[in-house]
Amino acid sequence: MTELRWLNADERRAWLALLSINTLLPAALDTQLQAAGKLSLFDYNVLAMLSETEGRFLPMSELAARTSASLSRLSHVVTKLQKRGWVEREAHPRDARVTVAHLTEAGMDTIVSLAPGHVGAVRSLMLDAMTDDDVADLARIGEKIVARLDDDHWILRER
Amino acid sequence: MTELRWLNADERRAWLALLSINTLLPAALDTQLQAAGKLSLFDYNVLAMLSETEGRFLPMSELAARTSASLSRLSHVVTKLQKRGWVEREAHPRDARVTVAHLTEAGMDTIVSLAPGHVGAVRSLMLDAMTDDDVADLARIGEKIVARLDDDHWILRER
DNA sequence: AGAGGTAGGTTGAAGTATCAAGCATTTGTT
DNA sequence: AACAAATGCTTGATACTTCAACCTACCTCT
Repeated sequence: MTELRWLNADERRAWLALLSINTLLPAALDTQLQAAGKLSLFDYNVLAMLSETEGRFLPMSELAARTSASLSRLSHVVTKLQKRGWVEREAHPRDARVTVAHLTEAGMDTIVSLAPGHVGAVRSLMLDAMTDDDVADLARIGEKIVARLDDDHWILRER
Repeated sequence: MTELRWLNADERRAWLALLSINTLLPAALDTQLQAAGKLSLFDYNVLAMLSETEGRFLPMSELAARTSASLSRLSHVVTKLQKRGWVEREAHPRDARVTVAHLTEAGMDTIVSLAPGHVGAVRSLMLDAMTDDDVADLARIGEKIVARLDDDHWILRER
């Protein structure tokens, strides 16, 4: 009677599973991070992406790309993180249009202290359910889907 | 320097891909549905779940389970859908605590008219990127993850 | 050198989600 | 029969996301 009739059995299963994961996984990780440090999964990822780069800073637009967020969303969140002392905004030396987000020492300390619990949650909620082959399959298929959604997404550039 | 170092290569790829899909896919589907009928992916799913059941009605808690939502979120959304004339709230005949959400004719017409475009978007954004084997693998792995997140999730009950 | 276009980013308003609290009904216990 | 606990749901406040409008800086072309 609805769209789902127009998908075959596996397609329907794959689609419904992805939809459910999509709702449940971020919610569970949010809960863990909220309890551990009063921040959201998105907040955490912003800090994580900064912590991984040489110098711990990135232009807003690059940071937006690496967190799959709009510039607007990122701007609001950086304002919030700035108020907590975890991130600072700096001018770009060569292009005055660019704002550079810079992880502070306090921000680095925060993510270092949160990382073990967060990784533990990712493992126990998702990875522990899968065999090594499953993980490899999911990586391969997931990247195909990402490529379709955004053909030059940054995670594809690393390969 | 962050958590990601503690995941091996495939684990990191799988996790980052899922995270990106998680942000990009709903956003793309939201955009399509917003343009086609001024509703969100979640709104659409609420209508879709109702349209699939015999009689086109479900108790709020069952509907919440089938959309992976909290009762609170669902209650707010049903209020909104009710204002648009797509859903009605009715009393349960045997248990006065229960509210039954009922899809109206107008709601049914809405979803019937939106379904082709929505399914088309699901196909072009996700399924068309995958082989039949990929789809089967994703269904299998996805259901494993769902089972870990919620071991009696409704999508697992059908099997 | 100036005009028009593009890129990078911010802001405020409006809509949406989440959280905690609360209320009514039903079930279980004694 | 009465009371406590559990179930089903709603509501209001707070926090977050999105959208559209906007601003400034840079780039290109003439």
